[in-house]
Amino acid sequence: MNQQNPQTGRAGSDASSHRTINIHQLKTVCSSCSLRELCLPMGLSQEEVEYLDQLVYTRKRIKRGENLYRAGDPFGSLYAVRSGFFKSNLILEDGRDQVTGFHMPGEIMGLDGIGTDDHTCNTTALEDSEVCVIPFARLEELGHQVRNLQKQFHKVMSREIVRDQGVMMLLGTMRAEERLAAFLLNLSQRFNARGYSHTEFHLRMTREEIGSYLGLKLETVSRIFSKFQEEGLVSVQQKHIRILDTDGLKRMLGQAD
Amino acid sequence: MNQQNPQTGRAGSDASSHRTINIHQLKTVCSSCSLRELCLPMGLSQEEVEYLDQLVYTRKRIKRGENLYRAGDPFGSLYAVRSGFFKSNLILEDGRDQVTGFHMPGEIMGLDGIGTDDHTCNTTALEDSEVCVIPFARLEELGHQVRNLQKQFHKVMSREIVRDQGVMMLLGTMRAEERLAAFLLNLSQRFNARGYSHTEFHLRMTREEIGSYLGLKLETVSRIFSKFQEEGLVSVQQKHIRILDTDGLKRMLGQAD
DNA sequence: CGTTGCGTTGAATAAGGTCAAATAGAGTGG
DNA sequence: CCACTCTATTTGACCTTATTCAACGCAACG
Repeated sequence: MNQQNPQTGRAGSDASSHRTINIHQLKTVCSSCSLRELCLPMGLSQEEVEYLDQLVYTRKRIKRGENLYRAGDPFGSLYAVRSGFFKSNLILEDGRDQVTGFHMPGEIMGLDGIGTDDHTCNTTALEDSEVCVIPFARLEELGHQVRNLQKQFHKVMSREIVRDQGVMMLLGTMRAEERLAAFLLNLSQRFNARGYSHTEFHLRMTREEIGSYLGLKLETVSRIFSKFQEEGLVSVQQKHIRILDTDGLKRMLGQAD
Repeated sequence: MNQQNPQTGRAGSDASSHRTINIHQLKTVCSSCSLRELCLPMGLSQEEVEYLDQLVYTRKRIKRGENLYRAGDPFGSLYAVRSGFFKSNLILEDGRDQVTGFHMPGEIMGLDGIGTDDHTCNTTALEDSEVCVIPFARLEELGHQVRNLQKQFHKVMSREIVRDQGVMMLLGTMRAEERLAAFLLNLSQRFNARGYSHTEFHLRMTREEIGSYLGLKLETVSRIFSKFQEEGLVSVQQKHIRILDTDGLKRMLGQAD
């Protein structure tokens, strides 16, 4: 399909019209990617990462609102967020819908598809985004040659399991305020790890999507944002969030009840 | 106690001074294990499974109430349930506790530990049980030689992710009755896959553990069992469950609200 | 045969959900 | 640039669901 080089068959007419991406691609192989320490290559040696460069050569732009894949699509690749922001959600036969995760740069998407060779959730860009395509068969292949890559991949999957269990904990035991506090702290920490401010950021998702993820209704999310604001914990202006009292938010979590 | 063999002190057994278990072990290598099609070897060829036999040679008995591992324990092995029944749970600093899963024969436990080299949850036997110990370093090693084992292992991890996302869905969008109906149907289906009755079984866990898993209080679980019984969906006597109307339970799930 | 842990049931309460209305922004087309 | 539209958000009033608190029953066990 979308080869790494632009349709070589075409004459000059739209050679460039098609995208300058090639050049861009050269700059963004794993070995020189700024997300290297957050993404699949985490912990690999320079030499090992260079192997990865052969594997991850296709990138794909997804516009805001578009799906990267849908439940039921055949699984072929994993995707690393290169830039932008995604959500994943599940839809039940009866129409119920639950956001199962938000994904930011460096995070791997599509792990759900390995088990059945079909994706089991939908993944949608919440802003114009770009992903690195990791053909899974080739990842397994390469893992075979680069032992540390194999190990690293296992760790990525395991961490995803642990993350999901954390969400189960949140949904199973926490009250609405605690859930939202935990959510904000989690975002804060992840932005921080990517070199962004951990006290001030832009929410890419709607109140409804936050609510869906946290098992709450959008009105409840809105009310709690207002409450946190009254209490001086955060400042909220639509999607712009400023955390004023990180410790205060943390304290919300500590109290079993 | 119910050790299948007396302690190794027995004379003459020096060569196999190591335990009469050996005999037992021979009978229960993966290649001749009745759980073969449910467990890690699923889908592997006879020859491939025989490789696994070199790997999985230790088994371990865990008595009811004992932990297989605890959060924070160093991770070294995965465990396949050979017989019995387990639960996993997470405990937050503030004491909150959530059951994150129940495990029955053929299921793999310990995947949470790969990411950090420490277990992140506790896993406890709910009845006297036995597990097959799968040293993880050797599994990675062997996966390197037996490609299909590698693939199979990846599928196991991926399915665990999908399972967890199903639980997120349950906790995030379902009402109490739906949660319990889904829980019963899930158990039913898993018992069925193992050759047990799918309409009649024994719950190994308490109402509190069910509630913890489903994000409900034990009283709520109890009330809903009573309600289901009144409605003729199930017959409940303490931990003994008989499902009288599977379709009725399924119908509970279909209705978005 | 009392103790202990687990399960059931009832009544009161609180946390979130539902419904409805008002407001605020972002994007669009004139 | 402005009016208009559409969607997201906020807020209030009321309602439903599950929790809390408390009492009691049951079965297993020493």
